[in-house]
Amino acid sequence: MDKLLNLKTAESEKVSHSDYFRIAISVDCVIFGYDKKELKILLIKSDLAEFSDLWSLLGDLVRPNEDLETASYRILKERTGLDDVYLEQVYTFGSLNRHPSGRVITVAYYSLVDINHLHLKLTHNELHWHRLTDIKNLAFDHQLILNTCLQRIREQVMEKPVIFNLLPEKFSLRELQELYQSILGVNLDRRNFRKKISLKDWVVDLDEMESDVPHRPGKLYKAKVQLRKKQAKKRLQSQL
Amino acid sequence: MDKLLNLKTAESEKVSHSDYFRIAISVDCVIFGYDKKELKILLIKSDLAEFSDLWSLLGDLVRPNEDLETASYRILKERTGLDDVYLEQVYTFGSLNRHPSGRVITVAYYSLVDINHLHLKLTHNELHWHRLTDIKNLAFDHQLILNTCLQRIREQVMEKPVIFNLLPEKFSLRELQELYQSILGVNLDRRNFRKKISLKDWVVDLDEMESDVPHRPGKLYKAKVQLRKKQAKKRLQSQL
DNA sequence: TCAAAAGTGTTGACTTTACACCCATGA
DNA sequence: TCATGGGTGTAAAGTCAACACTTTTGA
Repeated sequence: MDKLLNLKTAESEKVSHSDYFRIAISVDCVIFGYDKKELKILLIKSDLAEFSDLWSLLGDLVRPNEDLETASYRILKERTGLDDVYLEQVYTFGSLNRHPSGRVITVAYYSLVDINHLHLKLTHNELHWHRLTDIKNLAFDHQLILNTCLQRIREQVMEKPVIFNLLPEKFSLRELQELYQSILGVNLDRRNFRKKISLKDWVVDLDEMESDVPHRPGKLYKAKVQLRKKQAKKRLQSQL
Repeated sequence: MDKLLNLKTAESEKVSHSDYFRIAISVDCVIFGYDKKELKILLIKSDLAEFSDLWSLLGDLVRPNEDLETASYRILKERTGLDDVYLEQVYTFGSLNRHPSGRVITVAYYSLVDINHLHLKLTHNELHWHRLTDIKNLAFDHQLILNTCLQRIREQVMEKPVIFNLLPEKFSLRELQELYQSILGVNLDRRNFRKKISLKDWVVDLDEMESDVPHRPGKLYKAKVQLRKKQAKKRLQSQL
């Protein structure tokens, strides 16, 4: 932002650089959910003729008076009705021809939601959960964005207690382990998994039992801390 | 990018959303160097009256016909004369009031350069290397950007062989260890450090010795692989 | 001969992995 | 009574941290 050599005021900058205000900026959200033992992604039918019949991530242009996180939360709220979700910026994609309408740079966020706790009143317009394994050939560069976010989650899921955002409030260790397995794509040893989780001190024993399972019920737990909207903001600011 | 419900062409999109092309986008580069056993950052005197006498990162608006990486390389080339450096995107900052000239969203990159290999013909305009420990009160939100990039480097420096971009082609293990120490801010045990480096298989023994040191000379090494411009691009694309 | 750093292995602590049996429940 | 998963511990392997002495060179 500091290319010119003579000293200028902010006001003169605004005028002299008006040429550059020809790039649009959007956010795209990779919204992860978990249901029927599978990781799911929320996708919408592309509304661009160029990509008709292709699915795409949920996104929108950033409005001049909202910041990037606000835009992401707005999209999540509009689409899922949720406004207290975990959201994290991952990467910004700015290739020249990534969008057929013109120059659009997009900031990718991933989001983790409890798929059964939200009521998509919105199944009428073409918004659906897709199994990760079924997804291919998304619109725009959304496959690349999805892969980048997936990789980020895999890196973070053992480091930070974010995974609980995908589960209902009460869950068994089996459910938690199955979720880890579907994110990481590996099988985990049950005893070692439980040992590791209890060392991390992320969950609280609720002294309740599963019901409606066709086998011996397991104990129910809840997350000790939930990383959500407000906490995520605090984390970033504390780097100052 | 998919908010409207009726099907549109790319062309109609471009027109109907023209309101949104009022946000400018920039890149800011946190350029790290290493000299005299200290980590250094390349800063320039801010050219905005609002921030007169404050230092800022090197950055510029992204041009409509260049992608984000191209813009970052352009800045590096203009300022340092180097065009084969390591560069990595870190985070995008978009707060409403981060820039006094108006709405500017900036994509932060960090870069690692060999401070002694480049000839800053440019010391005339106010461009200088600053010791990390001396930096305070930068222009804009550049302190936050710097801290975010520093944290990213600290996470990556034991994971990927990027650190060699800060050193001359030939270096001793003592120099490498001192560099790690100044990045991580800790002291490392010499024997354990050498063990770890040799396990990582990142360096090649050159069968040469240091000269001009006032003590027993050590062996010289070079990096086995250099992560640079082309490799960095390949890495990202391979995620598809 | 002194100062400064090079070079080099071992031990104990800790972490990670592999692995098997009995138990509680619902069908 | 059977099928399904719940719940639990130990031993071996691997990784990490702490630590000291002899050697080489230049001043």
